Amino acid sequence: MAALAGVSFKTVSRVVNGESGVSPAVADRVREAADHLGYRPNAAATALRRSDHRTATFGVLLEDAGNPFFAALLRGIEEVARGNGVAVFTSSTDLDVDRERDMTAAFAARQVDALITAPTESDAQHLMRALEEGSRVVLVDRTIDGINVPAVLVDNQAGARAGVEHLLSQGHRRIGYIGRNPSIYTSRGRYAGYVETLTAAGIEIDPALVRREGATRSSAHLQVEELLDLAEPPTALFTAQDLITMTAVSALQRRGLADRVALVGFDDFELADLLQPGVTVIAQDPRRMGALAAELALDPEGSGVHLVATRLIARGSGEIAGPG
Amino acid sequence: MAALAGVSFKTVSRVVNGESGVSPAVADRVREAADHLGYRPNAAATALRRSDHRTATFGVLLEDAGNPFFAALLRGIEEVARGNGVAVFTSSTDLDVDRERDMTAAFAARQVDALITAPTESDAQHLMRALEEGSRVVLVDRTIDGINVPAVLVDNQAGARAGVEHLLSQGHRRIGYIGRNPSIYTSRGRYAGYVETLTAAGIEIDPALVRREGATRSSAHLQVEELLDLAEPPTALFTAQDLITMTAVSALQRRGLADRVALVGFDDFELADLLQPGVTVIAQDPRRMGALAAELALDPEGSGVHLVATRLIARGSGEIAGPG
DNA sequence: CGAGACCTTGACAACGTTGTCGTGAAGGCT
DNA sequence: AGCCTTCACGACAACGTTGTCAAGGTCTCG
Repeated sequence: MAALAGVSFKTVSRVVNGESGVSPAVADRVREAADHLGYRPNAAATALRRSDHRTATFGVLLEDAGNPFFAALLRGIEEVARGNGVAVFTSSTDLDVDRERDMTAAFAARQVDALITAPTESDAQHLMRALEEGSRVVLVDRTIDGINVPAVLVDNQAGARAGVEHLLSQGHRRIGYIGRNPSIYTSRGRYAGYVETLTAAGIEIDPALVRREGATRSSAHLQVEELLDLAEPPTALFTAQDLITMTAVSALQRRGLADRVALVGFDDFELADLLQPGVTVIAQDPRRMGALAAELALDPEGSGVHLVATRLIARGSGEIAGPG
Repeated sequence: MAALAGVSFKTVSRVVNGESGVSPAVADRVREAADHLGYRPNAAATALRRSDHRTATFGVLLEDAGNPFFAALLRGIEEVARGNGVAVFTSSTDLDVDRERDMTAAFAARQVDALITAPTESDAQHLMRALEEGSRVVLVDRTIDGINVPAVLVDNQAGARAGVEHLLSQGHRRIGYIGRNPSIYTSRGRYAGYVETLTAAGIEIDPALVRREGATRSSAHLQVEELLDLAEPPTALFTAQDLITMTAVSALQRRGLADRVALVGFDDFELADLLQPGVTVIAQDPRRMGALAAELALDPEGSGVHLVATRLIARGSGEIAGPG
């Protein structure tokens, strides 16, 4: 390569990196030779040698790239990354803390410039390690106490409040809650919104109407059934995540109750408008969240907690009137 | 690190890589020191130096990580990769050939061991380059003529045949086809299955019933509307991709025709069973396809075209009787 | 007990690039 | 003309590992 252009490989390096101090004539000759041979600098060597240790690589660690929410989030990250010449490592954790640690380590060993993650638990140990090793860390969707890194979050409590208030305004008093395990950050905020709203309306929380272990689809299904089987079943449901909402729709339909029991779900999802009735949701904007997270990852000055707004989309299921 | 254990860094390398020729006592001391310091070998240095040039990294280039089909495919790849200590780069092409070339180049520069891709077009130039530079290449979902690499495909023609035959058996003769651009590999096979089946049944292809440019959602919507607006509209639709199927459901519902016009779609999708009527589909198994592709990528001997079976899932929309 | 084989360990080069410094040529100033 | 500055470029070290080889120690066996 250097030989073809008749220059030293250092000069090639200068041209490729757009450094000054190369005469235009030589630069052209180098570029021509590079095109001719299809020369591309070896990323490993570059990463090893550069004093800033930049690899133009991000690691993205989400719960499940198959879930539409995280898939959209990933696309948002991808887009910004690509626009800045950054390649993106991805992995799904499925809420498995060991896997999360392993992949954080795997990404850190590959010297990612930034790790963008929706952490499973409140254990920040492995993230601290990544920070120490020189990666930036950006949290998305979930945060952790006691770690000072930029984060892109949603006001889960406000979102849930809007959803539950919507149900209250339709005359519902017995509103069931089905959410995921409180160990999940978003889960806590959403439940807090539910509690806050009912309490403010003077309604006591009925523990029989609350299910907070809907981690898997089958268990969520079971929990919806349990609520519907109560002697005094809820007249409305608030479901705290997309998959749970879908499961609830399925259970309600199977019982022929889809038109009778109101439903508001956190997270928008494909086809929510085509179901009968359409499903009223608290929509997030995961793509934007991802893009924002990537921008924070790119910017060495990036910091602070960035909140992305939620939006209630009424489609029918949430507008089923209550007994009141 | 080496100093702490009181050995040379070469011995550390030996222990970390599990090479023989280290006394157990020394190995223990090294491991202890490594644990203590949280030592992790620098991936860039390793990649640079190793004679086999392995980086334990794959590049995955799909059309759209946000589409449930590709999202599931990616998860299948991720899973196998993680099980083998391989990290995965991802990027979506959105059918943009330039972007595909750029990302192929970006992955190749990072010395990925394998590139797993659903190629946009029949141009194999950039893949040949990747091969020359020592990456394995595995095609998934789509293939390209004149390039001898392992591939994981579906028999699109057979799948479409099964779908159209299903509609024929319900008494339909005027079956509309809405698919994507013929430049897409899967699109060609599916259309061929449609043509083959109708021809075999002695039905002439009516060009008015065929739409093959449903690339975006809005254009797909328009095309469904056009078909329904015909003087002699089809009594059944065969839609050749998940997003098109969803769009068709939407259009049919809006016209109140969901119970009157039969529908079979290629690709299964979430909630297909909860729509009214449930949507009959030709289901693929994208997760398995991804896993298989990753295994082929891992195995230096891996080769050949691997077909993954499709399966017709009857849910109602495909069982609406025709006029016959 | 000595020779040879084997085992453990370290010294050193090399991977392909970037950072630092030196060198020679060209240009500017007095 | 002589000196100083600036510019274009190359030589060389260095990044953190792995591969090769050599050195020294221990063991085996006649």
